[in-house]
Amino acid sequence: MPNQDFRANHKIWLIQEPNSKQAYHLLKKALQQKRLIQIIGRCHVEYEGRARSILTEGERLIILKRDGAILVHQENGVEPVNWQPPGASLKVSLKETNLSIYATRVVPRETVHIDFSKIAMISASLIEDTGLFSMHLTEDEMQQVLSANPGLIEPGLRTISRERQIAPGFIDIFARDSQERLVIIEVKRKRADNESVLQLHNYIKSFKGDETTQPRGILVAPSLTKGTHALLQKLALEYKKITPQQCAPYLQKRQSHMLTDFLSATQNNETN
Amino acid sequence: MPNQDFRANHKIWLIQEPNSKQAYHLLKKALQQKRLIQIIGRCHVEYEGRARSILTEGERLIILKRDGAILVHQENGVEPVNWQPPGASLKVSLKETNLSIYATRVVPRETVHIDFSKIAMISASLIEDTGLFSMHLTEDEMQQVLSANPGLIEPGLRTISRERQIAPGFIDIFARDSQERLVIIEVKRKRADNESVLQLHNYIKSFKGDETTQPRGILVAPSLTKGTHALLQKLALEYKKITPQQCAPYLQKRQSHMLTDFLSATQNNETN
DNA sequence: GTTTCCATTTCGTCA
DNA sequence: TGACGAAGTGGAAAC
Repeated sequence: MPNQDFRANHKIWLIQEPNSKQAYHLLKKALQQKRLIQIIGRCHVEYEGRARSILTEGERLIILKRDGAILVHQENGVEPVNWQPPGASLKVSLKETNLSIYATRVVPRETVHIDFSKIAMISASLIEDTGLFSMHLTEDEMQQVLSANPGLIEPGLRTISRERQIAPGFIDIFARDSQERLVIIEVKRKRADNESVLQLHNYIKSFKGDETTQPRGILVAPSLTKGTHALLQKLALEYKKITPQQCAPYLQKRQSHMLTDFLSATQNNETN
Repeated sequence: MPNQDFRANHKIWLIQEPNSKQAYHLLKKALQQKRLIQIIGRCHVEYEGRARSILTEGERLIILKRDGAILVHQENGVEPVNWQPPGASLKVSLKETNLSIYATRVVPRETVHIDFSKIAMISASLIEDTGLFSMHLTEDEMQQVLSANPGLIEPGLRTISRERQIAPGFIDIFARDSQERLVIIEVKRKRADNESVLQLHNYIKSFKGDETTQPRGILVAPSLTKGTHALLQKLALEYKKITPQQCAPYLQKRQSHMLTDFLSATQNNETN
């Protein structure tokens, strides 16, 4: 039976239609080796912790990762229906011929219990992943660019500091304009809403100590939601339209050539 | 070769170590049948859309769901490293002996491109899931309970309305106290922070029309973050500690018996 | 550990 | 379709 051959060095262990005992033993060994485990089977899932949920019986894909993360995926949607974050401790058991998995984490205390009535497939793989992941056009990158090139927001602007902690949170960019007036800048990488405006407003308000030198507030974002322009006006705040794509060319050339090529090859799609 | 037998009615199609052509053909047929597809293989992944990312070569688990959702999972973590939400349109192709998948969605325009150099396993399953999912102790449920039982917040309180739209947002619960004074209640199911307080404060302020009957503001939450109590005091707002678990017994008995049993069986764990 | 905030947030709901 | 807000949000960085 080749599909039950799970010698230690085999890359993939796999059993179709295993009975509970076979599945149990494969699972136990696979967890010891911290393999990536996939199970397709009928199961009932209960969660209790910050909230509670019940998923009645049906077939799903269950994934167990080497760091203890668990995912229960249904046939639709990008989000798991139930899960447990990395660090969960697993308890696998055979309950009256049923394979059962308890995944518990301590803070906050919560448990996912998966009870299988039938398993269609169980597999456990040793995967080798030394690849690198890099993400671009993030809000952090926008802030880097804009604090290094404040003239993009307004001529004559000079950066004082970035990510400055203030009363209720962090100011993205703290600057001074050509008239020596203080400027508080809130940067958003996507369409800004009323909440962003109120956040900026709160920062300005927390500077009310010396009323005479009330700082300006500038919201930097690629666009605004419906009523946001009105709210800005009402609160005497300003808006400067800047897209992440506009910032891309100013990114420090710390990336590899391949990455730089990729970015420049695609930065023409700015017509939004 | 039993593991290449993918007749239409077979529950699971599976090939280990397929060549690109075999994988391509299985994938094509599986997508037609909207099967749940799992691939373990070495791949390079690029994403471009709202942001951009590159994941250099390594082995991952790729999942294709029947609604077009795509997930690229690494061996750790609960979140996929790359993904595409439901509705993405797939283009599968053989590029110079490499299997390649483009997943594109239109709004916003974004694409995930997965390029495989080696596939360890590909499987496609017909899963049957008619189970029901129910979630409890949500914020919405807390609001239901508290607006139906305002006495839990304060004796003599009477609910006027729930989810009332006001200047910038919605008031969770609008009530009148035993002194006929208006009360605005903000409900949080988890630890409340300064932002929650400011939100409540803004609601109160937007009632400043008739200064004489300034409403009270009560923040309902299981706990408060560090400086939140001080901010409440400064803004003359009140706090009532209520946990989701305390609300559970008052939930309307719309649930099935099984669910009710589950809730009552576990509602003793309130000692937090 | 707690706090804070971003996220390709996703997902639901409602206008 | 856009806007708004909750989520068992997860994840990272700072303290």
